[in-house]
Amino acid sequence: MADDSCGIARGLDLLGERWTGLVLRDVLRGFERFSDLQRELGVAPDVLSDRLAKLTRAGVVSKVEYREPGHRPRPKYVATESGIRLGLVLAALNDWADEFRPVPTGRPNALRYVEGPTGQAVHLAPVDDAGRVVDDARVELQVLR
Amino acid sequence: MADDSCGIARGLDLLGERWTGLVLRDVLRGFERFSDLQRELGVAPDVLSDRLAKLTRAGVVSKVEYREPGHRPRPKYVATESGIRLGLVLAALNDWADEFRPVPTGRPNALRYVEGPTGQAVHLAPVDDAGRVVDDARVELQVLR
DNA sequence: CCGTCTGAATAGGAAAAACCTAGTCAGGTG
DNA sequence: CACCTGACTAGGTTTTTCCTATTCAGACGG
Repeated sequence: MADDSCGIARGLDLLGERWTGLVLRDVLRGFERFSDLQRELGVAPDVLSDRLAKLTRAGVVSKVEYREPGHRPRPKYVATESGIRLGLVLAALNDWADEFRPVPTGRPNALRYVEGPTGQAVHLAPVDDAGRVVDDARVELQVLR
Repeated sequence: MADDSCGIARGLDLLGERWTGLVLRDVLRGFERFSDLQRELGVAPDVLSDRLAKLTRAGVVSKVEYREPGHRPRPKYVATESGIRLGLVLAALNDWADEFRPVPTGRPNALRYVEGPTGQAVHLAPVDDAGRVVDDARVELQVLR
């Protein structure tokens, strides 16, 4: 990892690498087996193997041995709490791309998050420390220097 | 780009590549000149050049020619509105890393966002469609299959 | 002018990562 | 016991990165 002291660097150590984010996205979408992920993404098997190992080591997904009747035991990869919450960041990235990098043929989409009890859709939005939602247009970067 | 139809893929086309996210982070932190970015990040100059070009083409930063007195004209790179909003996603990634990938020696940190008028700190947080903030623990992924 | 300095790159070759294809290996089925 | 499926691992090629040196433009000093 480049620089531990910055959380962005620690996050990008995972997402800022080819395939890793897409692998997580598809695990969250329910593609949990090696062959499904490989087919869905079109990634080389050695690379997929490496990425799943990295995500597993980071605690973002976990490797679960299981068996379906009539099949031998094999692993599947499921998102942990940490992975689910990182998926929310991916969803925010998705919202950003829809707004600032739209594509004409754009179709909806990837991950849907909901509030458990009510089933209401949920997105990441800017909120101040008192818990009030802030309009996008008022959010600015604080310049530090 | 791998697959246009998914916003996550469009976002990761930028962030899911070595250095690109870190370059944006540092531009947002106020490192705007080539040599400053190179020194700060320790990245090879040809790679930095490539990443700045990519971010510029994507409209996330823009290349501005300017001159300081006593210097010849040279470019600086400043974040656009799009880049500032993408930085908010980086800040969410930072929050995720602080929670799920902490580091013992961890020090605070990188990007600070505020509400323009009041100067109040702002973060991305889960919000439902009615604009109510949702507790993290209640957010779950909707399984689609 | 002319040599020197700064800063933004570009260039060339070595090293690392990704790609592609084929092969291994475990455990089920016919 | 031959054969099948599925999760990898292995070998060789292509693509990226990395590292270092070089170019190139425009001050600035003498």
